[in-house]
Amino acid sequence: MTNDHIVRRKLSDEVFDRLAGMITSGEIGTGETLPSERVLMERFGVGRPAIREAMQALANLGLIQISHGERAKVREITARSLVRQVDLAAQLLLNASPTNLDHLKQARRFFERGMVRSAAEQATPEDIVQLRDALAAQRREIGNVPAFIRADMLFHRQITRISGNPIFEAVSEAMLSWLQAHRTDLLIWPGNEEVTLREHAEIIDRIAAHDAEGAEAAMVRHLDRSADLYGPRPTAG
Amino acid sequence: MTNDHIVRRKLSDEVFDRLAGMITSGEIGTGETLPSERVLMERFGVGRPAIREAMQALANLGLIQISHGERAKVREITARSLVRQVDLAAQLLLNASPTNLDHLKQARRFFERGMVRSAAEQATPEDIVQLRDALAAQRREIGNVPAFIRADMLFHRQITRISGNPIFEAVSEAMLSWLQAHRTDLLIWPGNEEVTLREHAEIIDRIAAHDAEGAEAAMVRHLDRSADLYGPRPTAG
DNA sequence: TAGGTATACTGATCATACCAGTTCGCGTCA
DNA sequence: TGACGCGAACTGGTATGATCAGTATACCTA
Repeated sequence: MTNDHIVRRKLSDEVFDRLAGMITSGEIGTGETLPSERVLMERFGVGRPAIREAMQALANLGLIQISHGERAKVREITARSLVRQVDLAAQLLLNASPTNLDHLKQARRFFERGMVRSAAEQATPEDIVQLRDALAAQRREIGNVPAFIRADMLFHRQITRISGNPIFEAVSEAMLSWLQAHRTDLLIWPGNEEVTLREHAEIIDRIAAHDAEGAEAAMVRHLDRSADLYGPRPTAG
Repeated sequence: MTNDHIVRRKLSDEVFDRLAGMITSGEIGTGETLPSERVLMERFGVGRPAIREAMQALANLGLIQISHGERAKVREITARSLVRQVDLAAQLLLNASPTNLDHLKQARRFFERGMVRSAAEQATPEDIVQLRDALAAQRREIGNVPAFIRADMLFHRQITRISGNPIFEAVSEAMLSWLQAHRTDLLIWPGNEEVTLREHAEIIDRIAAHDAEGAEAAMVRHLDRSADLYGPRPTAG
């Protein structure tokens, strides 16, 4: 039996902590550069592998950016960089089982329902203008399927933006990109663009009228329609 | 001007892809072991650093587990392992600015509101029994602050569990642990346990009655109370 | 002064050696 | 004969040094 509790920390973990501390404490601000690997190994009194492993880990977290030939730069952490960090693993998770995909679709429905309701409650006239602009931009992309889908995603993100919370924006963006990668929901064929645009327009109208219930209902109809096109899958909740 | 598009992929990235492919394709199933580093470097015709960097990255993603002396084991990807992956970065993000903390609190309110509404709509009698059990378990922990908080978190997670969606469970668990680390919301002092328990009880009653509106209102009151205790902070939405 | 090139710096990769855990079989002893 | 224990042969972890390959900069030239 191994001692699961007594984990011997690797050397690179210590280095990781020290570097992370230098960054989070502000000693090295956003955009500034870290010392070179060779300098760090001398300062910390460790070998180069320890430094490199720690810095790779920091790069994987999105805290720093490493480029060949340049010194590592400190990057800003945002909600978006957080979801980007998890992007690959999320794809793998979705590929692992179709059940996971169903769960994500359900999560998205949950998210969009609440989001549009919140938007209806607190949308300002400027928000409405932006939504209508996004809708018009999407209409201009009819015929260009990839651009139309991009505009579609932008519309939904615009709704989350009304909340003023970047976490919601990042979550919306991530969910949509994951679903898109699996060619499900949110997929638009030629011929269906008008339906999509009409539904979006109604959602905007409900938001503009501060009709939370109506906006939520319109959003649910919108999401269910695209889901139904892939066969009637009885989704819970 | 650097060519942002023409990024020269690192060798370890290629190795990473091949290893990730071996895992996701099922060639190496969950629980099985990867070949040793020395075997892999020979098979792929690369040096040990390339293998190590790739495997460290896989470990950071939570795809494999590396232990000194043993061969790397493939781990199952779950929604929970996904959030664990961003756990550290999330902490840093929250520490970076109090605004981020507000955003997270808002996200949690959003999440719990919708979740309890969904729970009220689809809760089965067994779900209600489990909720009441969780409440009783929490009552038994009065006097033991850490255990009481743990039980509190478990109660909220229990609500998400009704959805049957592991993503919701993982999100709930993550949000609560992040907020707890910042000693905000959800924090209970001695003397307030009874209030918390009473509010939880009412939430359960509303869920049992399939009263979505009432359950949501009760949950909002519950969350706002603990928030107010930290000073009246006008949160949007 | 503008341009380009040489040089010194950076990270990327490799080879090798050695340290430090884990596993497992072989030999010893009861 | 069986159980114990020790060690050999794995495993990953770390250090060192060399070399390759990008980048930035200072210097020199036109």
